[in-house]
Amino acid sequence: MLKFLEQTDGLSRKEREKLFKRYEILNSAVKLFAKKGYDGTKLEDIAEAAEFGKGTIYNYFETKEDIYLEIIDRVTEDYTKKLNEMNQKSKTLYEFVSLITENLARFVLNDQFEFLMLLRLRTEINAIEKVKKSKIVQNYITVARKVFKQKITSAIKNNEIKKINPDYFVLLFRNLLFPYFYSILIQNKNNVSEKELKSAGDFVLSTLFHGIAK
Amino acid sequence: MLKFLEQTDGLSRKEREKLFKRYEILNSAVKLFAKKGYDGTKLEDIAEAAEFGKGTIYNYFETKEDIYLEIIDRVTEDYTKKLNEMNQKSKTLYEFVSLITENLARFVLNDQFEFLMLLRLRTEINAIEKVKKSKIVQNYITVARKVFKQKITSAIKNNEIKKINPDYFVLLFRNLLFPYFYSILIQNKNNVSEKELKSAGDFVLSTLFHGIAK
Amino acid sequence: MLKFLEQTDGLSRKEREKLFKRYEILNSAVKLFAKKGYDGTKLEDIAEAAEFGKGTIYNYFETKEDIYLEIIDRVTEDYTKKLNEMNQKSKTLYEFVSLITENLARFVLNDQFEFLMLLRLRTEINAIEKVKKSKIVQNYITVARKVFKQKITSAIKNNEIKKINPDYFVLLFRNLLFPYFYSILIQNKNNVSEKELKSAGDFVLSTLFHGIAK
Amino acid sequence: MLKFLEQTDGLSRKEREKLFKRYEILNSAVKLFAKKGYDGTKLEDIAEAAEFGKGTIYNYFETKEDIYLEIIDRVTEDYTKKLNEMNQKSKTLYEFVSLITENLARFVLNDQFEFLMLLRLRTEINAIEKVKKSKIVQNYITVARKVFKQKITSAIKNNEIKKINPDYFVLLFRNLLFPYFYSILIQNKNNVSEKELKSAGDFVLSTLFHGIAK
DNA sequence: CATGAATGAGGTTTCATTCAT
DNA sequence: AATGAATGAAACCTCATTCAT
Repeated sequence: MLKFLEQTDGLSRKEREKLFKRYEILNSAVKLFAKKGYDGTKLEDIAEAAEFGKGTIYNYFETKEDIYLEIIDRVTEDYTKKLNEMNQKSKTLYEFVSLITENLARFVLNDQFEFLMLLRLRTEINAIEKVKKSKIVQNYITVARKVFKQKITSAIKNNEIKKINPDYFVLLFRNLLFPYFYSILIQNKNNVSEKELKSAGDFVLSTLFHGIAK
Repeated sequence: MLKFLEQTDGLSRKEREKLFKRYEILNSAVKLFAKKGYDGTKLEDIAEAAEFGKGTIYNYFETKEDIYLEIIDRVTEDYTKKLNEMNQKSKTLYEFVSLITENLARFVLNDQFEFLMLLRLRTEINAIEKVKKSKIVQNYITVARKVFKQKITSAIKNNEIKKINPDYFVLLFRNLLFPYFYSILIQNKNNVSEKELKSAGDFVLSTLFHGIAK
Repeated sequence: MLKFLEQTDGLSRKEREKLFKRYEILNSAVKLFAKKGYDGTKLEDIAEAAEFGKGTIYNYFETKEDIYLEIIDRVTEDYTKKLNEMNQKSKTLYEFVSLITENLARFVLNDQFEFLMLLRLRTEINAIEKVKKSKIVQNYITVARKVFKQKITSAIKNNEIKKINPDYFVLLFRNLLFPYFYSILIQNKNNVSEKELKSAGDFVLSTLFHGIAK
Repeated sequence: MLKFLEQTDGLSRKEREKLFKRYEILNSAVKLFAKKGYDGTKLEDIAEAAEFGKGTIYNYFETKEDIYLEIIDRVTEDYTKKLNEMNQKSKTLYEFVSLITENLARFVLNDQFEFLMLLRLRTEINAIEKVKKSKIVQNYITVARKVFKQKITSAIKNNEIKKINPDYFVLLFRNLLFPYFYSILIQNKNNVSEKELKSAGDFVLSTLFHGIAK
């Protein structure tokens, strides 16, 4: 489920109610967008899933595109925050990527649809104008790159890892973990066990640091 | 560009011309599909790109879906063939994945759009009925999995690599190389140098076999 | 006008309204189909005639073909019912065909377009797949044939008429009355008087039973 | 087959050839129009049936509508001529309608498609502008009415038949014979025997003059 | 605020007609 | 003269969005 980020203190009941319903709609929409993509999802489907009439949706969002945008924004904002936290919490690069891996595993278990949205981001970002221009999305990309670069640079300095091109590593890791977990999700027909994800995560980390060669 | 696979010996000039124009249309379409996806590409765009009228396209293909299908079929068929060849040519797992990496690099340089179609396959396969049912696509998936499993199993037996779960490795590699090269493509605004790709490929292979740890 | 056959008891206002509008559309459509045939009638014409937008029609019917089908179904179902009633009410063949003639005359006066649809049925039935397969249409054809055959057979037995081939008579009558009234309709530019139809009907019946010879 | 009416004396071989090919096209077209109607027949179908290319048809006719028009014109012109002949040859009304019946039977046997066109005339005449305006068609209608009226009027004078409204009789006969033979054609799947048609014709005539009452 | 009927722009597809070869 | 590839107007249908209730 999407996080209910809004500060609701000081709001009237009506206003809290309105926020709550927005949130209901977003959570119905994210499932459909994740499964069927932007074009494949009809506004009517979203309304039905949210148990509202078609017209009602327009009391909460101006366009279909805005719904999509808000989902992407929330997901990336959330993930940006997590990246920063994990950056703080970890000393070595290994600790850092371990945290990310664990976190992503939990993500897959609990927030499957948000996870899928992050994945889709890469292919659909160019199709939807407002998403491409979103400050939040752009910030996510910048932060992700920055944090990783930092961690890697210092890991090299500290002799934790070989001297590698930080940019290469960002790409490597970013493009590895997401699709990897996605495949696991698909292969298990959306029903992955925690244990399996743990094991998969360990494999990725082990390979990443020590390789597969004997 | 899509390969012009057809045997044209024994065909009349007219027939060769017809095949050639089909091929023109496919090559216009693949660029658009790769960039904008299936839904984002209008038939009129394809026609315009191919420098034909809208109606003319229907002299060569029955529906828009069929154009997409044929592209996917050609691309996967081509890649299936390559996978088999590389399987033959290589002894060790390392040789095998080296070949694949090299090949994919060449692919990115010369057949950018086919490469992108292969990437899209994973997300759009479920949206387009005929693609999902395509024998050629199904065969591609089967072969890819089989060939990899085989190579890994024997690499473990020959002490080339640690004892790892073959299924994990298939996922790892598959999800590593494609998105990795994709990111490089995007970051360089579709204008990658051969050298850069070579260097990126080496990094992936090196990491895969020996890890990044010092 | 098409009969408003639906039982509306127990329906909500909304539901009754929906049925009513379906019925409005059908009644606009039947006039156009009757005049211009299936292919000659554009969906936009139907919408305009019903004073709806193009898209609205699709809230009530799935395809243009379905509109046509429903009209044909209602018309034939209605006529099948009438045939059965008249069969019950009449003893002699003469009484039977009198009823039919009278009934058809009333039909021409009040339900001109339904009448025309019945006429068209014969030529357009093969052109429209769903019509050909309609259970209701098939039932109409079966019932019409059966009822007539029965009446004739017993009329022969009772010495009411000469010994004629029942099949011939069915054809004769069926193909006589409809086009005959149609011609009258056309000649009078859709504005026939009751008296004229009565007189025409009498002539047909008189000829049929007693011939024109002196 | 349509009659090859043209006077070809004094024409060059080229010109005769051109006429002959027009005629080939018309004969292919009439079969399709008769079976599938105007809208249901594609120009490409006509071309294929005539064993010409699509474009070639336009060397002989300006539009698809013109092909239809010419067929209707030839068929009605031919039938007008026959009506006049039979009018001449016959003395009594009975003789006249016997001739017509016989003639129509021969028509059904030999020129099935022309016969069907005459039938279609009634429903399609309003759909095709040029047909409605055709002098030849208008003449056919006028002549048919006139000849019948004449014959009936004198038959009444000569005490051959009861005193009936000539207009009614024209309708009666016209709408009797055509659809009747059509039904026979359909029921026998386009394969009627001469004997069967003779018998059907006798039945119609007998009914017309003496009725079915005992 | 909630609704879903109404709308029409925009997409795919068909087919009569044109035209270069 | 014969061809069929090319064309685009016009048809059907979908769906995001509006709006009266």
